[in-house]
Amino acid sequence: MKEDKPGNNKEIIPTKTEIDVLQVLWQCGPSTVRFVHEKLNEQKNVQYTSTLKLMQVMTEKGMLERDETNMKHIYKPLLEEEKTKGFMLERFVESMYNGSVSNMMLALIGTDKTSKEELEKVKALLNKM
Amino acid sequence: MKEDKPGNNKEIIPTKTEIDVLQVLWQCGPSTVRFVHEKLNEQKNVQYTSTLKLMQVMTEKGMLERDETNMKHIYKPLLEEEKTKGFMLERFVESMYNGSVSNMMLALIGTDKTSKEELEKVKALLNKM
DNA sequence: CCGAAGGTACGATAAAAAACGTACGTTGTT
DNA sequence: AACAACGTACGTTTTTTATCGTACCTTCGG
Repeated sequence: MKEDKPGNNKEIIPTKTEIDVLQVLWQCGPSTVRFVHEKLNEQKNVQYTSTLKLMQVMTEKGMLERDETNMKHIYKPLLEEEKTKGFMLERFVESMYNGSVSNMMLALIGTDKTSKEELEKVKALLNKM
Repeated sequence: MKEDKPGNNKEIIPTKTEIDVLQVLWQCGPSTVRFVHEKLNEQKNVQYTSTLKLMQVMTEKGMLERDETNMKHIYKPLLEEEKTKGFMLERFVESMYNGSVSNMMLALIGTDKTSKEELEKVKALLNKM
């Protein structure tokens, strides 16, 4: 039987808080629970053990892997950032905008939450394709 | 004290399945459970009573309102499509792309899941602003 | 050596989400 | 009248998520 290979993220759908953890690991590289926890607590406010447990569960789920050689375990993501985000995005567009990226953009343009600068950037991106 | 006014969707965050229900109602207008259920079952596969219960709970949460004058209750969404989707999108971009729409577009361009046509459409949209 | 600081393990809990089954009411057709 | 088809009510169960608290190691300064 096949083992789960790293990056072989078949149907793993991270929850909101799991994404938050992954974001830290993707951005900062393999880290300790303490580190991730402090990063997260810049925004929210939870106990250390909550973050610890969360990351342990994520490890069980195969989202993370940990190096236990030292006392301070080092966690690293097994899910690839690109793939995972791409997958989540796809799901999101599918569920919310009937799978149409242009529909989504339309919504984005309609709302005043999106800055002109951002839209300009996107335009520039697209024009140089 | 103030009542919840329709469209006053302060902090209501629909779950995935709830969004699915809302989509049907937004697209097809006020409907019966039966109708929504059948629409949904084109994709997934759940019992009628599950859909019923889901919609009843959504009603309790204030997402839906129902007209009980007839035996076949008619449900209609209390959340506005634009607002709700805008809100969800914002959250998504925030959590996944650090709040940057252009970052998201970059991802969208990178993946081959997005068709050329779609990207062209978006480009067109942006150029005529 | 001792205690404090800082780690991990893990059971527990609470709340939310997802999905049913059973009971029972209504209606239209024989 | 009776039955089938179709509806709703609602308690219940199963999973997942989200959070903790407590117990128990490890390391280092004094």
